[in-house]
Amino acid sequence: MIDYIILGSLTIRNMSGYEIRKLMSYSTAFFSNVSFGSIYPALNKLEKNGLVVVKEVVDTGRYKKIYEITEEGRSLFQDMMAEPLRPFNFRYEILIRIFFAQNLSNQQLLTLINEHLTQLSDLASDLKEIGQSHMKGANNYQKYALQFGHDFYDFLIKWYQDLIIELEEEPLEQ
Amino acid sequence: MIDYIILGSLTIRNMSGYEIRKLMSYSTAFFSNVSFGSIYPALNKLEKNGLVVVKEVVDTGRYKKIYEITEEGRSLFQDMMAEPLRPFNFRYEILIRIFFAQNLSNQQLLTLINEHLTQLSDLASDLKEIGQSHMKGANNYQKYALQFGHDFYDFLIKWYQDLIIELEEEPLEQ
DNA sequence: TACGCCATGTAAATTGTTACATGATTCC
DNA sequence: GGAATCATGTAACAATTTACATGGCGTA
Repeated sequence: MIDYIILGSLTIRNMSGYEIRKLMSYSTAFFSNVSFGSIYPALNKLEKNGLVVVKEVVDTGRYKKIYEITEEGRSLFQDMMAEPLRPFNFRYEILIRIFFAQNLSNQQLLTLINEHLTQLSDLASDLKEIGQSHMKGANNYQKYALQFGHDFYDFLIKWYQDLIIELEEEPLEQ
Repeated sequence: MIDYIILGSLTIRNMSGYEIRKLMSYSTAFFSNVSFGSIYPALNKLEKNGLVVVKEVVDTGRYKKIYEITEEGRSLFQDMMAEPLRPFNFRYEILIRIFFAQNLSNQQLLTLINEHLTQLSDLASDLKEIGQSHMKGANNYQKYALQFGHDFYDFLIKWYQDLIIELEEEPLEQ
């Protein structure tokens, strides 16, 4: 997964590990994000395997390692991109809480759902902000991915709002 | 996460590790699933910590370890259930492929999306099957979680079907 | 001069999966 | 008798996060 993001980012332009992280947090964050602690070792591994090359530069006094994808890396990435998808699965904490909610009071469950709605609307507004400020040069595919994010958050927010209405209508169920 | 599922399952009824796995694959699988290799060690750890107790039985010739949640386990689980949610994030492979799809031919991308649609409709029919055969005694909360699954798969399937139409309408974009 | 951001990296811990190992029972 | 399922467990591996460590630049 991390190799995917790194090689993919480097097909856009040459970047440092730090910039890859920043690009991710401004674009793929809502469907894939990783920490520096995994980016730097992964870059070193990719370099060792000849999939990227590195140029050490000093930019306005700052030491940086700018990575470039090699032909071999590009070719491998294209093969990886066309490979069958791994099984779709999805770990979703709030649903576990809902599934076992007989162990909670109705009020506790509503608090959790509202907390999740806050998470979702924060993420949705982050994504909107990203669309307005960091996706100017984006291609159509990147726009589709961004659009998925918007639609996905809209779907989830509506779903939990409806659930709250249902829970409030029948507070004595169970 | 695994502790959540185990303790939660044991608030429903006493079960063996094998049965917990089976219950999961018949209920929470679409939002959380784990392998035997993590269930058994987790059960031993929970027992060591006094959150569950075990009774070794032989049931129709079969050796089983039936676990029961203790008062301490139940109390801890209730506290865990009411705790704030961890940040929502979500790793979604097909979206990474779409985001970097400039490295694919239009045909390759369509193949991937159709592959994902097949995954989704398989999962949706599994879930429907589960709803018909394994959720008879389910409480309302469990039904809400199941309903989320149906609605979620419907949303995703519709979204990718629309995307395919859009991609086929403008195959020369980029 | 202190804070925030830029920039790279390592080590430990976390949280699982996969593969292997073993053996019993049920159903065809 | 053989395959599928029941049933438990360990060891090796994988992928990642968190915390720590270091240091420079810009700016208020």
